[in-house]
Amino acid sequence: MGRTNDYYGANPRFYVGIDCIIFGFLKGELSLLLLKRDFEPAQGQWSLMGGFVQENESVDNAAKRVLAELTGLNNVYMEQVGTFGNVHRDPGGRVISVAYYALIDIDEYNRESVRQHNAYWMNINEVPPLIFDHAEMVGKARTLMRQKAAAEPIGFNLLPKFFTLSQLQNLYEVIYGEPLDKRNFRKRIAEMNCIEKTGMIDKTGSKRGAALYQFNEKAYKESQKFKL
Amino acid sequence: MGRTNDYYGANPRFYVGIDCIIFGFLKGELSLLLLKRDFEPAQGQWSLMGGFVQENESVDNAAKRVLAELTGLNNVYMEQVGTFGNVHRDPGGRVISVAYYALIDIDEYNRESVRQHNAYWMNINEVPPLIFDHAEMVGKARTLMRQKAAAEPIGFNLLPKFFTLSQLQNLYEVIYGEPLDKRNFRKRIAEMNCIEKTGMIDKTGSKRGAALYQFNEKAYKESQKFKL
DNA sequence: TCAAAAGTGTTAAGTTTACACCCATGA
DNA sequence: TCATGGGTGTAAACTTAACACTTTTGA
Repeated sequence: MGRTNDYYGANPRFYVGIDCIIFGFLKGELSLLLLKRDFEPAQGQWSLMGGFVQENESVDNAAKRVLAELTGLNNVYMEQVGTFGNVHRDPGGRVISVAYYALIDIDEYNRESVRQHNAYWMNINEVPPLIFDHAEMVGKARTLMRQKAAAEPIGFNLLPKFFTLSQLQNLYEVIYGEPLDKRNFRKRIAEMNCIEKTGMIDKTGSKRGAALYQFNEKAYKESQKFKL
Repeated sequence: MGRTNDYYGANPRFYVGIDCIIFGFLKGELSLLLLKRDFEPAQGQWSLMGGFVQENESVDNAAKRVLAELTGLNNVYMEQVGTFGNVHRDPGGRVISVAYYALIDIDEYNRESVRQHNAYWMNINEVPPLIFDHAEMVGKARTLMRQKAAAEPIGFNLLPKFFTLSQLQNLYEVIYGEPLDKRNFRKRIAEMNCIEKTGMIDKTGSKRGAALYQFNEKAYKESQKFKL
């Protein structure tokens, strides 16, 4: 089923871009997947992964497509950051761009695809200068992600399926940008009823071994029902 | 200075709409300014005030223009709510729409302009069915506004320049949707150093009369400096 | 004189933070 | 045997919530 009417012909139309702020948790640091552009415009400079909305897709689906194009991943946690629409934000033409952030499991993405796009993981505290208004997008994405992580358990999207509590704490420390108290952290985790011990032990991180946990989405949703 | 290049010619272009969720504080209730549409598409139905982004303006400025077109107001507090881009969200044609909410002082808007647009204030708890995805926009706007109001003093934008503490409390009660304790509320206000007594007395709301206060933006910004 | 809104502090409950030691194991 | 990360509870500090009466004045 195509377009049925067009009441709006007197108005101008615009390219609508997508820009992805792709978060990963790499070597104990929060990182972004950034492109060293080997194409125009702004060849040779750093940017976010981007693309354009197409006729037959929603803006949200365009964002998923653009993310999948770089990472090979589907079913990724994504949130809209906002729309950036200054007239001259992109010297290559008038583009209104919708930014999304994505949280991906660093173990899962397609390394070959990333290599082909000339993309690299950069520590979030050492991000190079970015083209256009991409630094502003990153800043806003980081703020939103932090707020969301404080309110809902979204951090798991950055971890492998099974993780230790130390890994989880380390992750939240880099998200908040400050150290957390181990006992207080574990107390809070225990109070949530969505993080369950698997019985498995991870021996790679310590001699003693640490219990592996997993996020139980169903239990989380159950527990939310009682919050009015 | 116009467009310099166009690297993006292979991509489709879209109408980019603006929709405004206009909050007002009317008769002690949080209200929305809604259009009873006397034009197509969806004539006869209720909708948000809308418009289209034009070539020579940023998306944010388009939102300001659309708001001013209905209310006659400039320099209004506005926040972007998000971008709504489902393929068939608008049966009148493919439109990607950016929603903004605005907080306006109910004493200040242009009544004649509102009348000409066939717009009416509706209690936020008695909003009629709205066209397209406008109800979703309203829901998201209300959530965002509540969150913002909890973090920053934005409520003043809904009040006249001078207001009593009872009016302010009433406002926050309708924003949060729950009653607040008078003494705790006033204690919190006193702790902020941005709400100052003017010396004037309002006698319209009570026999005894209530002190009129005003928001001091400068004092607010000063106090923010010390929050890291 | 009384109805109606304005104004004013204290205490209990709950939440958050600070803090230190033993355990298990591989090297 | 010892260095390394894993695992555990309690008390103080702080924040939030609950609560009731006096004041002023126009009708």
